[in-house]
Amino acid sequence: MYSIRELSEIAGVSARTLRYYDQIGLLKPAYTNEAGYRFYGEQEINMLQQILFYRERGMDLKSIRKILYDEEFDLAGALEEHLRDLEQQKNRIDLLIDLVQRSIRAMKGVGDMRDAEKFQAFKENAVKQHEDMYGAEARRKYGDEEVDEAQRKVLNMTEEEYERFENLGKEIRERLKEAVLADVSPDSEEAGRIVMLHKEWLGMTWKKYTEEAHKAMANLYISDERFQAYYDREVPGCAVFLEQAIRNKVGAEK
Amino acid sequence: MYSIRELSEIAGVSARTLRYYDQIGLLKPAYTNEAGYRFYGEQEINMLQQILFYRERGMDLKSIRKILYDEEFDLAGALEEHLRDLEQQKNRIDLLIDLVQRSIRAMKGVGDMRDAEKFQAFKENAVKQHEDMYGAEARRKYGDEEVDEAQRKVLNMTEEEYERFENLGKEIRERLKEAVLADVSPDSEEAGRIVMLHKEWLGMTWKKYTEEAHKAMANLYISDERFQAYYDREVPGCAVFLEQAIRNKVGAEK
DNA sequence: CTTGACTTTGACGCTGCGTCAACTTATATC
DNA sequence: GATATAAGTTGACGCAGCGTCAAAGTCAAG
Repeated sequence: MYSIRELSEIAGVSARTLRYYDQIGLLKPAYTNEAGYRFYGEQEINMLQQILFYRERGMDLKSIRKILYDEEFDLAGALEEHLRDLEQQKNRIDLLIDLVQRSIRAMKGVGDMRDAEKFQAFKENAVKQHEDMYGAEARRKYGDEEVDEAQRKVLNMTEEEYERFENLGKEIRERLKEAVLADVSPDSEEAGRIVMLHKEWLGMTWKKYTEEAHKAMANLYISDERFQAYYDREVPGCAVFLEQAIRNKVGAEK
Repeated sequence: MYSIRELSEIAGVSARTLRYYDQIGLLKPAYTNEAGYRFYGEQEINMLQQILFYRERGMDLKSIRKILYDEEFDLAGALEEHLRDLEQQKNRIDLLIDLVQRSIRAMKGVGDMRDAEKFQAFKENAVKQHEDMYGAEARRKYGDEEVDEAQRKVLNMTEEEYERFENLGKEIRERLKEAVLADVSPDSEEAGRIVMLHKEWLGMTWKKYTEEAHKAMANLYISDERFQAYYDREVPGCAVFLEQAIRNKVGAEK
């Protein structure tokens, strides 16, 4: 029989820990004195070793109790679930590391760090908004990898690059509107130039440009109401015009 | 001016969170009503965005407060420190994942999982004890990588392998004692056989066997009192005998 | 003046113990 | 048997970052 201090020294845990384990019903002493003193036997040492075995693997005490006391408990299943949990934690940390590294890079060489901070936050906001609006659709169509990569590209842009990206988008919409209002043909030279701008604009976020993807994107503009609404907001017909122009130009280049 | 609910909706956090931030002095409202109602302005929105910016990167609120309120605070330094912290967390998780994966593998195909569990714990104990005793010395001499690899090798042993490993060690010590008691020469055939056993024994944990390392190990036996004590515990002279035998045999093989 | 929507403070809960504090017991010494 | 000391006991608070009641006060609208 071992006193609480003896067991704590054998197992390398504090007496407080043993009392706590008693309290939550994880490890009861073999018996208690009439004065309330706790005494542990060999069995309890074994139990404690098992507890520590799982604790070292990062399991919470509630799960450990289930493993050790629920008869016929699915041990293998519990371990695999715990493994998945750990991998999620790891993914989360990897994400944080990525974010912090990017922030450090972005703030280096920039005069005002607070400025860089705000710019970062701004880009993140833009990406998040975009994700909320088109994320599901894009992921279904191009896959998670492509979309994640595109987002990474945006997040890594410098202020100059981002400004160019925004201006490009604006210029496309402007020239589209003018073309549609002037009733220009989607086969015209101006339409071709707009398509080239659009291609450049896409290239700033896509991992790699392909004609297929470009045409698929164009198709989205007329088939998905949210995309269509985006281009037709001020002048109706822009989405259709852009789609035709892309279909002509990108098909003809071949 | 925004009420607490308005700000919480703008920023996507709960009102409770805002009250908590007020309480810990992280974000005070622009002013409070005579009734205690909190009201926030544009400045506070900005502040909150900054807070959330760092919170998303996994920083604790205390650090964030320092960053935002301590004038001339070393922002870059804080970010890099945080990065190191995250990397440590990642290392810890990687270690846990490794442990759990090994446990899952070890328990698969074994009849009694509790048995496998105990065996794992047993090996871990052995490795830990060894680390406590010789770890620092070994790491200085062979480097962390080698030692870690050796430990991994032991931890991955099956029960049969581990038994063989233990028996080999015991046999070496037994035959050493007999040889020394019988006053056999370190040049003798029996000494040679012991050296071969010792080589096999080392091979079970070392990443790769080299004669240099073998001789260095032998040298440890006579130069380090803890190693010497290990072999001389029952019959004095065993450590010296083994060292000489290894020096002869390993040198002569060339 | 009443209703209903908001807001306030206060307090417990969660995780796994560390760390007092105030007391009671066991053990060794004289 | 008295006493000093070591070891044990049961609370209870603290930590981080809020979620989640509860009880009570406040505001704008009708």
